[in-house]
This record gives sequence, C-alpha cells and structure tokens, in this order.
Amino acid sequence: MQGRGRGGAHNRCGRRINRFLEPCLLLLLHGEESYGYELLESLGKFGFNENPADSSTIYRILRSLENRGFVTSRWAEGDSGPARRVYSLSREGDGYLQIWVRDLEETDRILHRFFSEYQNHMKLHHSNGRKT
Amino acid sequence: MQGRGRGGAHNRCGRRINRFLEPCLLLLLHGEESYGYELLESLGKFGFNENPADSSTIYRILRSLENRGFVTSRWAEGDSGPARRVYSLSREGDGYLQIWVRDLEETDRILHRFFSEYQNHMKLHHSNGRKT
DNA sequence: TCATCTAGGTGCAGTATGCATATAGATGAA
DNA sequence: TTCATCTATATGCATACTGCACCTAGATGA
Repeated sequence: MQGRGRGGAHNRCGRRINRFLEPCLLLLLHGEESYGYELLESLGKFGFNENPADSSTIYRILRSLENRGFVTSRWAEGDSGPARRVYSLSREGDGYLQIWVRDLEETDRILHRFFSEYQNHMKLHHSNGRKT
Repeated sequence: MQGRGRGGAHNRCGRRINRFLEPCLLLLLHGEESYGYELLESLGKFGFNENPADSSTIYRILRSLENRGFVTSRWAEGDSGPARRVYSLSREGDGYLQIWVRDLEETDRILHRFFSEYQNHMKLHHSNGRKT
C-alpha cells in the first residue's frame, strides 16, 4: 500500500500472512454485506475452525478497512438482538481484494520455493548418511 | 511453542508467514554452519531477491534462535574482514525446523482453501452479471 | 429479576520488523 | 598516513499486529 511514515510489519520480505483475515473478510463481503459477529462465524469456511479468530481482531480489521475506504458501514436493526454495524464492500475494496489475491499468490510461490529447497536439501543430506 | 505470558502475534489464526525468515535460516544452517552476513546473501535462493531481508532482522532472529537453544554460536576469524559469529544448528533446532515445515504445510492448505473460495465465489458472482 | 446470548468495542502487553544509525576490523587507493 | 569502502554485528526507535481480559448494552426467556 501507499505512504506509511516508517516502521511496522508491512511487507518487505515476511510476506504477510499476518493480516490474512483481511482478505478473508473482503471476500466474505464481496457481493454480500454482513456484520462483525456474523463474519466471525463465516470465517470457518476458510479452514481455521479449530483456531477461531478473536473477535477483537475482526472488529479492528473492519474499522481499519473502513478508515482506508475499502468498506462502508451503517447501523441496522436485525430480526433480534442488538443493532448491528453492517459493512459493504466499496469499489476500492474490490480492487484491494484483487491486490491481496495477487499478493497471496506470490506468497504461495515463495512457500513452494521453500518446500522445494527443503526437499532438495533433505534428499542430498540423506544420501550423506545422516539420520536427522 | 511453549508458555508465553500473554499477547503477541504467535499463531492462533493468522498463520505466521511473518517470521518466515526463521525457517529459511534454519534450513540454511541445516548441515552447514554459517554466519549472519553470509546467510543474508544466501536467502536469495528463497525468492525474495527483489525484496531482500533487512540485516537487523536476520541478526535478531539468529540471536532469538540461540536464546531458545535452536542454534549455537562461536566467534571465528574469516579469510578476510572482521570476525564472524558463526552459527550451528542444534538437535533441538533440527526438530524445530520440522515443526516449522509442518506449520507451513498447514499454511499452504489454508492458502489454497482461500484461493478455492475465491475462485468459486467469483465464478458464481460472474454469472450473476456483475462486472467487477 | 437475572442469567444468557448477541453485538460491538477498548486497554494492555508482548511480538515483529523496517529504517536509521553506531561500532569496528580489514583493505586498498591516493 | 589518511580516507573511503567493504565486511560484519548490533542497538534504538517507531509502528504494526494481535491474543486476552474486560467493558457496555440491547434482547430474550426462564
């Protein structure tokens, strides 16, 4: 992304899979608006059922996305329970999701480069007669 | 890993690809000792040539690995230049690398789950007649 | 009345990390 | 000798990320 002052864990190397919840939320909001509490449950489909996300993280990411103009929010009454802050993806958010997808594809390539290096090294190392 | 007090970006969800340099360094040290400055250059083979790691990060990860007993270090004179702190992988470090590999394989699965969800959603969404 | 569920949020502390900078030995050119 | 440069390690700072604890508050039903 654009101009930060300094510092922080953005993305030089270190290919952020931290902040991975962000693209998941963007995808969930793509084409269908939703709210924090519901999104929290919807995240299960991405595979971290056993390690569910912390609600505070979800709410903070949603507010951060709104501050950057990638989603908009409004208060809405539900069929039951307290009012909900309902989020919608903006055009900019749609573009940001595309950027995330390309970024994650690059992460995937780097990950596979690591696996390749690992397997190659272990094969050579094993033929050197070491039991690991 | 074992007992941290609280806080911190470890690995509930958020599957740390942050700290990704750590397994890369462990793999580089597997079977061949080396030192920070050399490791920094060797990291190129993992694919972040255009986005090289910051040396301070490398040195800090190495010290952290040593504090946790995954590597040991000694000072050594090289053929030229200042003395080097040479690191060797310990038995525990070898086990830690295995843990990292399994962890990254899980990251890979989650990443592909995301791609799958993305492609599936976009296919359905497209047939709904939206131009995105 | 009261426990519980739904819903959103803040404060704190610890971790992670890029950038700037410091230190210092080695090397070779001016 | 002096000085720039390369090699090598390290620290300080600011920012970002995030799990846990905790808070507020409406809705619901026993």
